[in-house]
Amino acid sequence: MQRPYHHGNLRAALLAAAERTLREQGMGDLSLRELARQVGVSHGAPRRHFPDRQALLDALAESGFERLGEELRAALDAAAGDFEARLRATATAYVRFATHDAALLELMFAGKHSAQAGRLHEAAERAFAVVFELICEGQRDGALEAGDPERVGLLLFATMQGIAALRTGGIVAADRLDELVAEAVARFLRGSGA
Amino acid sequence: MQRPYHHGNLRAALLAAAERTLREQGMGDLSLRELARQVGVSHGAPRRHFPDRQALLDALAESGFERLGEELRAALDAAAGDFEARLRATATAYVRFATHDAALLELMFAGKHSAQAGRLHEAAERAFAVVFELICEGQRDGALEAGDPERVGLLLFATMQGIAALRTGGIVAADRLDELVAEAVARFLRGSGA
DNA sequence: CCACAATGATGTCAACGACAACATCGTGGG
DNA sequence: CCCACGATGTTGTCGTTGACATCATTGTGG
Repeated sequence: MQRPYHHGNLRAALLAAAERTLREQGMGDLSLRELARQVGVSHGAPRRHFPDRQALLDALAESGFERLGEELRAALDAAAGDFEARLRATATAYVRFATHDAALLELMFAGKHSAQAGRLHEAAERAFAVVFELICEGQRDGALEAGDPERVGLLLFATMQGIAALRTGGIVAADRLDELVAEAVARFLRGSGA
Repeated sequence: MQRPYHHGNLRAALLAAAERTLREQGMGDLSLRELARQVGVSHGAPRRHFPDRQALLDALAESGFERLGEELRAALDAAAGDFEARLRATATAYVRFATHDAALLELMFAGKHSAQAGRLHEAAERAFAVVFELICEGQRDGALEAGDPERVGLLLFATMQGIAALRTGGIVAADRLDELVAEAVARFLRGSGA
């Protein structure tokens, strides 16, 4: 039996294939035509769902933020212990995502997004809402100094992003990541005593 | 008068044009043929100096590390004041480089370098030697806890890299960078008292 | 002074993104 | 019931790119 003329849910299939290729081969080797081949459609078909390559990348970034949000929330929900332990669990989850899907993360923060900045920004805010709440909790408990939670979050976020970059750049081995995250979090709290 | 058949120093001209294009348009729009056009040479000429595109990118990364090293050293040499002030000046210079040449920096740490990893790694070590010495000085002075200087440097480096990423991703405005660096450095030292 | 290495020019090929024209499917109004 | 139309997929084409092969020019050392 021939494959039906209509794929069924080509859009989702393309996004899935793209995410896999992105993880295994990086962004340079991501080609619309190759994705079409993998999914078994003609080279012109993706155009119905993504007017151009950038649209595909934007969609990838958006779905990436959704998954990131889920993973952060799951990590925090599963964490037990004091504030530092909960913060460390969340930070570790972020770094795991950032290193496991490095190319995708780069896409998410690429800034090169065409006119869709609105959707993406909302998706990003949803993803980081968990962390934001966690920081507010820390400030109430006195583990973190009071002040603009966004400001504190920025520095913490920057540190985690940087630790992930250490791995991506091949500067540290994967098995040192958890240790680095733990030290960074501990140090951060030590420098933030209320 | 026609341009002479031989360009004279095509390699350097290509690197210069590439660095400019990289800064103004990003890595996606960096094409060997376009560079050849800008320099006034045929599309096949660059091949004599860079066997493929990746070779050009590797060379760019290497020269980038050299310039980064110079800028870090210059910033540190020009800095006056106590250890924190000197560290802040160096960190600020790094973030300035990382945000002014974001695409180039991404290239430098891309990890995708073909077999030339050796040369690049040496260039990177030379560039960061200044920071390494500065950290050792801090440990002698007691401003930083004793311990593996590389370990301390990694966390500091990660934080600066992350702050630069905040700017690159459009999360913070350029005029907040210095302030963020200053706070990060201060916080780092507060969490590292010997 | 000339043969040769270094450097640049020209031509070609396959892959890609963008686009247009055409084909197929399913669904809802008449 | 059916068929017109919109949604979706196909095929063909164009311009650009990176890689490669072959040829042209230049300067230099034996």
